Amino acid sequence: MDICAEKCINEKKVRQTVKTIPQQEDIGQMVDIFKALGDPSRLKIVLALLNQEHCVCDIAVICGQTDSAISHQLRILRTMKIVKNRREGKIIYYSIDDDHVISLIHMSLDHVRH
Amino acid sequence: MDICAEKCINEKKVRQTVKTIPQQEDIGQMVDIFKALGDPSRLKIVLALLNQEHCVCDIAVICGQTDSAISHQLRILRTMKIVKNRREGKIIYYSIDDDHVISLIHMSLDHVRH
DNA sequence: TTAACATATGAACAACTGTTCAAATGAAGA
DNA sequence: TCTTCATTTGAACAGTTGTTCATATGTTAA
Repeated sequence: MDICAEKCINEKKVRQTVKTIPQQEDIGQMVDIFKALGDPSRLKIVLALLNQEHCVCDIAVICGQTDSAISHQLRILRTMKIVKNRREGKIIYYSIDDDHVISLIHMSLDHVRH
Repeated sequence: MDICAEKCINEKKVRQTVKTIPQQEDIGQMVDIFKALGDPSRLKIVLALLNQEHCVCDIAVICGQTDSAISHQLRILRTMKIVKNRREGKIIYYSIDDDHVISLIHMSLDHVRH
């Protein structure tokens, strides 16, 4: 591995830090979580479900958006295993399925409020 | 406020949850942080600076990207007060400027690894 | 002052993302 | 069965975002 053949200024520091960087795959997964929460619609959905489970059309009312828009976002959150759902007749209830995400949100709330 | 004139299914639950949702402004700030970390280039920069301060061109080497691309991203991170910089002659050193962000990253690393 | 270098900036472009609209499922009750 | 209702899905469109390239700052040393 020839890091920094001629470009970098402090080769020793670069080598030190490179060793500490997580694997590409881990970085990708971290990015995915942050990206999932980095959209107002999705964050608001997750914040709503933080309180209790809700069906799609109630989430739509809470978030002030279309059922369809909410459903699209829920699919993304479901794919990422951030939320799960259960059916009760015609109605499908969504809830949070990831404790780490709950912690992340509480921590970011602290950040915003201090 | 007429939440849910006819659309929603469980009006009581909707009202309960609406009360718990943070203000729009707080949500916006939370989204901004998550969005900032929700990009591979920026997250990698922050991960690098987590270890120690670095100059722009060393970050570029660490991240395998152009000086210019790194500089653009650093501007975003600087604007958000996630990183700060200090000048030493021609060289500008960047470092993390936000402890909450450090916590968020550690928590997401835990998430990925368990 | 000039040359060399580290960093920053602006415009342009491609790629990605979220919402909308229309239509399709699939479950419950008539 | 047919109808109604909650939810899902797909295509299309607009808006956003990250990178690239060329150029501009601003600092140091000659």
